[in-house]
Amino acid sequence: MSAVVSPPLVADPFESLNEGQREAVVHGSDGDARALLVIAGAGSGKTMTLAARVAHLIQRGADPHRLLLLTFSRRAAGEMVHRAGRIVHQALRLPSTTRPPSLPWAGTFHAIGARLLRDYAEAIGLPADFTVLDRADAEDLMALVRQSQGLAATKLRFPQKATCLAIYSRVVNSQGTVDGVLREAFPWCLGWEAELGQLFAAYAAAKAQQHSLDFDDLLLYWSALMEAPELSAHVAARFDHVLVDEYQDTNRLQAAILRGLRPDGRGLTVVGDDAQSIYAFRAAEVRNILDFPQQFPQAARVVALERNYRSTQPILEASNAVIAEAPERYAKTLWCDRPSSARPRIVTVPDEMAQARQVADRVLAWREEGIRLKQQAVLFRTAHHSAAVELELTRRRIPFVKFGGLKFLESSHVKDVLAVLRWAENPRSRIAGFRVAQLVPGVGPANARKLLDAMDASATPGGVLPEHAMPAAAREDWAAFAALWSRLRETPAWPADLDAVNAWYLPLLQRLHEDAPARQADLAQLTQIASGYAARERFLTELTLDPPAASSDEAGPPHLDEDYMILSTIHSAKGQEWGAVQILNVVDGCIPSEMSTGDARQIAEERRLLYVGMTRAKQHLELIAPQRFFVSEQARHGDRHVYASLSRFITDKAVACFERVSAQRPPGAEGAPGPSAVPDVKIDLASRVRDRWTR
DNA sequence: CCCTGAGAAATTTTT
DNA sequence: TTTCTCAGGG
Repeated sequence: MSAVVSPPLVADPFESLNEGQREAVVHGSDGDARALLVIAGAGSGKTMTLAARVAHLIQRGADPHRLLLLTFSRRAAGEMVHRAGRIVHQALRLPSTTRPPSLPWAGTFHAIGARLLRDYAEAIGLPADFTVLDRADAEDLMALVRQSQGLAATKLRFPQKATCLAIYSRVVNSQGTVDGVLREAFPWCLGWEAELGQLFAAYAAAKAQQHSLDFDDLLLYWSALMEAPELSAHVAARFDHVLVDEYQDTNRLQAAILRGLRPDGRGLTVVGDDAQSIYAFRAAEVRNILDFPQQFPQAARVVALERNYRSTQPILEASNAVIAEAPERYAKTLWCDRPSSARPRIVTVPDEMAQARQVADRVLAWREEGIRLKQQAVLFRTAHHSAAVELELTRRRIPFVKFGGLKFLESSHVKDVLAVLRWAENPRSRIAGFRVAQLVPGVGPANARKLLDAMDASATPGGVLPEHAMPAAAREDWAAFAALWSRLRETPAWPADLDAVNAWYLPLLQRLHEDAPARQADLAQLTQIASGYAARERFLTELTLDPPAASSDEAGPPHLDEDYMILSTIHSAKGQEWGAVQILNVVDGCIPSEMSTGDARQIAEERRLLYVGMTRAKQHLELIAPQRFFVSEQARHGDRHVYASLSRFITDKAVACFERVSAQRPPGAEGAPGPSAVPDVKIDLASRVRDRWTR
């Protein structure tokens, strides 16, 4: 360092580390070559520790371009890069005008996999120009194959395309068999093993024929790459250090990839918390983290971070009481020194409407106390459980942003418009073509298929389309589409292309959907997003692996500087924290979900899910338990509801950690008439209903 | 043969 | 809300 470098204005960024964190950060600098496993409890400064380790490695001379940083979600990747950058900046005492070194190899397993596969495509027999199918595309392709295999016309209903893809995905990711996966996770599809096997074979063939890979393939081919000795060494040699976040959520494929990258464990760091493993449905293997230390010739070093910096003592005690019942785990007990007299609360309300009012009341009360909306969150098990709350918040003009649930890009109208662009970009894409052709009135599956076959057979498919003879009923509309097509093919202009597509699509949208105006607004937003990309081709490729999920990324909501609260599935809330948290529907049948009460492992995962939700809270935590809640997803349709009891995870021991409140008559409802003369009978409905879940 | 529209059914969580 | 099948009319 030369003399012009200004003296450090900030304290040593590593100074604030506690003992365990420091151990994790500096591991290896004394020549210790073992792999490192950091068991990081909720709120123990996990991300910060990983970021500090990255900074420490760089400070000690590691080349940032040779650091591989794998995370589970895109959000985690961004967060990691950002924080590591800040610490590097401090540690290297760079002047504020200098950018921290970039970390080109930081990203999700899938995104990194896609990049590596591009480099090695030819060597492993993949087409170099492969495209990546997002889930919606993969489902569409699955539907096509399902149809062509004659599986649509079975006597008994064959599983839906989404279910088929889910089964397929799980078979791939767990490296298991169709039979085993059905037994374990899709029992209601048992009996279709042979047909599914045949379907999956055809699906794989279709992908190959179209030069496309789905999300699972990115892992599958990457792991295959790591099994070829000549190539795996070459890939491994590109990196000096491999660091993995959220290791408890990795599956067998990902574990295999890591073994290939660091066979002896040298230079490998994984961080995770077995108590927060909540992705078994994606074939995540808790065994990965439980068995990690033993898989190397020299057992890995294990460091546990048990000090929680996030929550108050009473919240932590309640969370510990819930997770204490979990059967197999790394023994650790989180502790903290943030005493508080306020225990978390369990609030009993009559039904979901009351729950919604309760949530809104609570939010406003907390805001009165000075907790900004941005420091508040409402968490729930499944995306549609927040519907009533959303309505109530809207009614009371409380701004919120929802995470999880249906993605912007998955709505059919957005898919339609994108498919037009994709098809124009790549006329050989059958998935896009099959969807788009049928948008034209008078064109159905059969004619669409004929057209695509004709295009496939031609050397210049783009030229075939306008000439193709369509049935008389469709001729006029087809000509209009052909004009758009030629314009997109011959004189591409970005983002004007999108406007042209929208103009063509608008009448169809209005014909197809009652709620056209709302959907039109989405398309306007898509146009907005599109203007941020330089060209059509870039827009389309980057959208797949890095989608601006309108409602879930910061890019979505229009008023960024305004204060708004967060609504999120518990899954999407992982890694986040808020000052005040409310969790909806903490009742049996919801947490645990009625779908997951099959075996002990599923129950255990649901317990961890509740634990993850609870440990998001810093100062305030409320669990809400409606006594009555709807089982049907379309609540408005009817009154099919059950009387529910408090979640089985709130055991007697755990209950003692809470304050119990019931909000029978919410403040907003004064004046509402109570029930007049309730019949004077005594029926033990409660136990009758409870038996439904406890079996 | 092929398209469209009506009506029934649907198993959660995500890269 | 979306997906899937089936019946009726081109």
